Amino acid sequence: MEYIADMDSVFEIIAEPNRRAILSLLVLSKQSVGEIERQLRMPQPTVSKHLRVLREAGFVESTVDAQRRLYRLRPEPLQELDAWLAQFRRFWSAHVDALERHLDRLDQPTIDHSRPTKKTTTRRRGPNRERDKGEK
Amino acid sequence: MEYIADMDSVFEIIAEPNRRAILSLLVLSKQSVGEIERQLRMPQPTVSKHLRVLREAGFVESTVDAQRRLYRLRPEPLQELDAWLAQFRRFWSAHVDALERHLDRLDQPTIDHSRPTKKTTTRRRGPNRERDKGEK
DNA sequence: TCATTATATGCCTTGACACGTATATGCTGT
DNA sequence: ACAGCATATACGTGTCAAGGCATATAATGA
Repeated sequence: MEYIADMDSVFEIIAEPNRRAILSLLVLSKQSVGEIERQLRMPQPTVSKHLRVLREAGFVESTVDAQRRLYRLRPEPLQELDAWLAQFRRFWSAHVDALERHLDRLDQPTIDHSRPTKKTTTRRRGPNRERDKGEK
Repeated sequence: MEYIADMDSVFEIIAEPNRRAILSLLVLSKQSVGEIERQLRMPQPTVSKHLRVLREAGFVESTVDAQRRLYRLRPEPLQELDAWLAQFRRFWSAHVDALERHLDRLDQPTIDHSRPTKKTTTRRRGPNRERDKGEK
């Protein structure tokens, strides 16, 4: 019966590293499935499945070239992502300004959030916060 | 022992709709957990958990205000996303140019990819491809 | 027609994550 | 010290997507 995947939002699509790799490859030029397979060193079914997801989400389209299918990028979904990102651009330019204006006026120190239980304090992912107010 | 989540890439973080909602809220101004909880109408543990993920990924930071924690946005991870997106901007401006130049010269028709099995041709997700070469 | 190449799909397993509910921890004012 | 509020964490559960492997389908050339 073949399952219907969810996978709507642009964001979920690009959450997958292999798919991002495919997109980054296709931005250079059209590629056939086999070419993608070889360049990214992933099994062919994996490539095909990801391409299907990308196609159904509008990220790519394909044309037939003899027995192969050539996949090419389509701009719309990425532009959509860009549009979402736009709301933050104002913010981070403002942020840079603020930094420049009063460079060392720290509003409040950043806090360690982990609640010390009896057990070891949970810490993950490498150097945490060590650059937090690192300026000055 | 408390599990260590993966959740590295910026992309996986923003794949979650509630997290995107939180980010979009925080871009306006700092908010406490309770304020987020009320505005987004999600249970408090949910908010706290997402905030933790966002914090550990560097999207937000928090400061203490009496018993509450005020969360504020941090620009870096979103800038990272923006940087990734940059590689495609060249592409889609080029694409727009091409469209403008020969607007109705369709290079190749877009193909239907589903392989007709005995079973019904697989079609998913609503209006498929109906806008594929929709221009002109 | 047949072998070969190219691509798509099916099935199964595994793991990750989001959520609900309950509870722990911590700060504040009395 | 205690009650109450604010936030964080633990645990159990269901869902869903990604990958491996096998196989189906299609086009090509001999």
